[in-house]
Amino acid sequence: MNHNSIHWFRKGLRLHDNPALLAAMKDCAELYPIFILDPWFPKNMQVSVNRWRFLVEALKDLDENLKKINSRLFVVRGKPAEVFPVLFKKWKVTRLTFEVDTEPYSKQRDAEVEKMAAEHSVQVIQKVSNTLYDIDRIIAENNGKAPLTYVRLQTVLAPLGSPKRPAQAPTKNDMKECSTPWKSSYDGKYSIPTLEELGQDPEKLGPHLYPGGETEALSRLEIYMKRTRKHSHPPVSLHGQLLWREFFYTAGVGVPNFNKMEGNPVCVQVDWDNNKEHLKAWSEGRTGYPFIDAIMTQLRTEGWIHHLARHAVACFLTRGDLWISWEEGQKVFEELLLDADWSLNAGNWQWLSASAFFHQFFRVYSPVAFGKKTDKNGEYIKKYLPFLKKFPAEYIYEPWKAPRSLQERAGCIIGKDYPKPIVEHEVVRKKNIQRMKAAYARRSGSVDVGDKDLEGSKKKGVKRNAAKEQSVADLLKKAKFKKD
DNA sequence: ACGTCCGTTGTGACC
DNA sequence: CGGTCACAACGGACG
Repeated sequence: MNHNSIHWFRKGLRLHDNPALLAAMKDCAELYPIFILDPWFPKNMQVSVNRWRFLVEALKDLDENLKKINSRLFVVRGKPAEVFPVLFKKWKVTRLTFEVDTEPYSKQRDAEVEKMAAEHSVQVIQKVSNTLYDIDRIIAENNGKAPLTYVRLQTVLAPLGSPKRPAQAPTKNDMKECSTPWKSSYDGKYSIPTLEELGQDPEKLGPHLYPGGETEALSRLEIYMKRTRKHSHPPVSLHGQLLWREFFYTAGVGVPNFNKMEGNPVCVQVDWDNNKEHLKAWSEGRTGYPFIDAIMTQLRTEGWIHHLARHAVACFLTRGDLWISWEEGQKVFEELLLDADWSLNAGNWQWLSASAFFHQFFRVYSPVAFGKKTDKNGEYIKKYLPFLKKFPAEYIYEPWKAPRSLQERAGCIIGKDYPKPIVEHEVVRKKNIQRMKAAYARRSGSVDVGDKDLEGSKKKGVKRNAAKEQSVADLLKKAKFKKD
């Protein structure tokens, strides 16, 4: 029984730990590894040129690794629903394999393709490899709901045991009975795209610090594992980080409207402001707070920032200072982060804005004090905002406090060469805590704690009334049954 | 029902 | 400098 198989690469752009690829190669006469440039993505989100480069590099690496085992990658242009019927016929396909993808658009897309495959008598094999566990299984084990705390997730995972070990990468030997036919006419049609073809301007690229692709990723992992002598424990260890990833993936599947505030049953409904100037200043690194602006500059130019730096700017945009919706921050991160991920982005923005999972909204990151803890002299700020490099440590986090004569000597006048703070942190922080308190009170069903009640009413309202409990549970259940 | 404990990483004063 | 505590007080899990 010899199959003509398409393996459809989407997220897992790799040969190792790819059970769906191995399934495609079993009893296979012709193997067609494809990646689809789906116009849905650039139509529905901003994607920076740095991110495009990262993808193109990953595709190149994938193609090279496939060539080493006598295969190669076909990059197909078009909508999946339109390209598959053509490919099924053209290549006489009998089997289609791909990795399970749990994002809302992906699920809808894959369901459509699966139906189409059935119409063409093409067998479909899906394998879990983007997450450690089968996300639907985790939800089932937790009575149909996504665990809402990390401890709860650990409890649910305990009886499931360790995740499956990663599958070995296929070798030339696995391709012995199998070929990947390539015609000269395919050269332009299915080749790796250039940035120009993708409508991107290579002039706008940042420094090349994080090459994309499986080869680079594995070598970085190896270096990391060698370097790390002392291993910490979850939740802060690497292992813990993978469980957090699993946590947010589970929430992304189990919580309806997970990337939005409205219609999202775990998200506190907050009366965020709509201040376009402030949003723009934040996203372009012009808030007047050097620590925040340095982070946003690194993000925009290099495409990666430290986990805690993400915390600092996320808190600043939302509940800490600017009182702008986390959905706006989510869009900016989606555009700029090389490691942007739908579930993690939505989950962490809700966390940092104290909209879900994390609720101690009175703990606010200071745009001045937080960075100082680990970088007293502001070396990080000086690297990304070099025009501030002549400010002494005393003023580097708060340059507007420096005497005029010092600003002149440093060659940077605050308010002219670099902005004054767009908000006064100590003032807005207090006001925002009260606004959060009011938002939480409204959620708990209190009737008369409104925006104007910013003095901190002692009234607790009707705590966690039955109506609210019902509606959350109902929404979560509905999400579950819709699938069945 | 209700109380209690805990929660990946806050800040600033104080000793 | 490092540890401790008040600040003001949240939701989720569990007994």
